[in-house]
Amino acid sequence: MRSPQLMIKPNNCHSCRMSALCLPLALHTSDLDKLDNVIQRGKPMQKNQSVFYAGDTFTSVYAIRSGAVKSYCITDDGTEQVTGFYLPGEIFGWDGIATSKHSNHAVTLETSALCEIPFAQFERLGATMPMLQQHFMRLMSKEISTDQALITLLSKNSAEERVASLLLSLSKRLKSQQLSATKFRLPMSRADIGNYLGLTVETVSRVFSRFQSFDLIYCERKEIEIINLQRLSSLAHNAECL
Amino acid sequence: MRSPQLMIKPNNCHSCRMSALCLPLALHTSDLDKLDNVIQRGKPMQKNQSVFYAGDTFTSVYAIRSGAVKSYCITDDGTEQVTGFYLPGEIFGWDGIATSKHSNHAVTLETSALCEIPFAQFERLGATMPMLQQHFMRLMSKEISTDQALITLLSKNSAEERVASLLLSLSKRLKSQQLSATKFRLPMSRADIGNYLGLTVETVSRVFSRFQSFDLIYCERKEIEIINLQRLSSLAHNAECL
DNA sequence: AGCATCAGATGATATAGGTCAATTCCCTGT
DNA sequence: ACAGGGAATTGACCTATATCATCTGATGCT
Repeated sequence: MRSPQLMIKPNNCHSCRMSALCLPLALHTSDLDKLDNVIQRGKPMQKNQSVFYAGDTFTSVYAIRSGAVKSYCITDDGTEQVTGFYLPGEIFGWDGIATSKHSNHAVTLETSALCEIPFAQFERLGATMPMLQQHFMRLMSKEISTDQALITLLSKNSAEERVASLLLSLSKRLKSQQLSATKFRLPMSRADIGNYLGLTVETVSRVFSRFQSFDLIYCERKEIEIINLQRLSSLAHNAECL
Repeated sequence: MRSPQLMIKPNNCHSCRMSALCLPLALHTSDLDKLDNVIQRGKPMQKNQSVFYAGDTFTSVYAIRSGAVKSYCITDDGTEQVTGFYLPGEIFGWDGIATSKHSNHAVTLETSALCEIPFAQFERLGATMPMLQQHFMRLMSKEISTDQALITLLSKNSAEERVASLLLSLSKRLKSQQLSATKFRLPMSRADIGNYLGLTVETVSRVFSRFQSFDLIYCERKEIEIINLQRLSSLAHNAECL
């Protein structure tokens, strides 16, 4: 089990710039207060710290305030399978609801601040706040759509299309958080990217090089700049993907 | 939009042998009655009929009483991508909750009887029946797990492993419905299987032949018998997959 | 019944991406 | 500041699966 985390300075859902994303917009102020009491804010974590392990009893879902997280599981033959990358404003940890145990591990990819949303209390809260529960079902439905987009990507698209799609997905998601859509830092390693996209590190690396030689991106280690977003999009015809 | 469907003879959730799967076990009888009023039973459909189209306004999720359904979407380049197969006792159609529009198409693979569960009324019902909403969240979470298992399969496993995993998944799911786990009819075509697993028809066909030559299965057209379930499982080391 | 179409099987060949290996360059810890 | 190890890149080669083509036997339509 994970080590106890320090709490950061008092804060609340009202003042959180993420609230529009992780909470239903239609929530009343009084409801927000109730929710606020339940959510455990803070949890600043260093790079490579586990948020939860596969097999852990499912207790909470987590919203990312800053940083990045990857979820992954260990397959029967002992290899790692990355199942998702999560950026600020996103919620992860749904995987445990069905079985009451997490099926994935989750680790921070960089220094991150998370909000823990204890699910038992949340469910109790949901009983009196249908909006809240509905909102969460929408978020889960979105996760389903994302996963299905990834399935399509994996079963139909070439290495270049997959990498381009991932870059565009990251770009779009950062943009939705008022961050730069064209210049950012990749929080994950090439190995993680390859693992996620069903490619080897070498292939990912080669695709990055090729993209760079075509002036689609400029990339130095983890810093990346998308030079030609349009052409990159056309390359990843599954543009709305991921 | 789809053509109107005939209703089959009166029936209800109480008497449905599927209820354990599509409904929370802990539901009170009085609650079940309320739910019963909302669900539209029947909908017997022929093979190759659309249940809903991508882009349709999301109104309902569907439980399968008999038959089989595939969900798929059309990618940007106009090709079909199968995203799931659904068997009796399973619920599909979650994809539309996030955006209020279905992102997938759904068609019957054979003559099927479905129960339509109108979502708006369901949500209203959920407000007074937290158990119901929680149960549905669990089902959605399960769908997420299945999708993630497929992602792993697609990004890590060979053609043989993929096909073996699908066969075992079908076997397991049929068994959970008290149907034969070793002898059944594949409701979908080789092309659908290949599409779903990210393989070509030819490869699927070759894998079937190879499995047959190894006496793992006996297969004649769509009728399949799993001869050596154990060896098939070891071949698909992602046994708990899909 | 008979033809047309489609699903499936199998063979020959091509290729994208995997595997293995070597090299460079960060980053981390001491 | 330096050493060591891991992350990333690049090249050479190989293999699993795609592609293309042909054939057979179902299935469905008139």
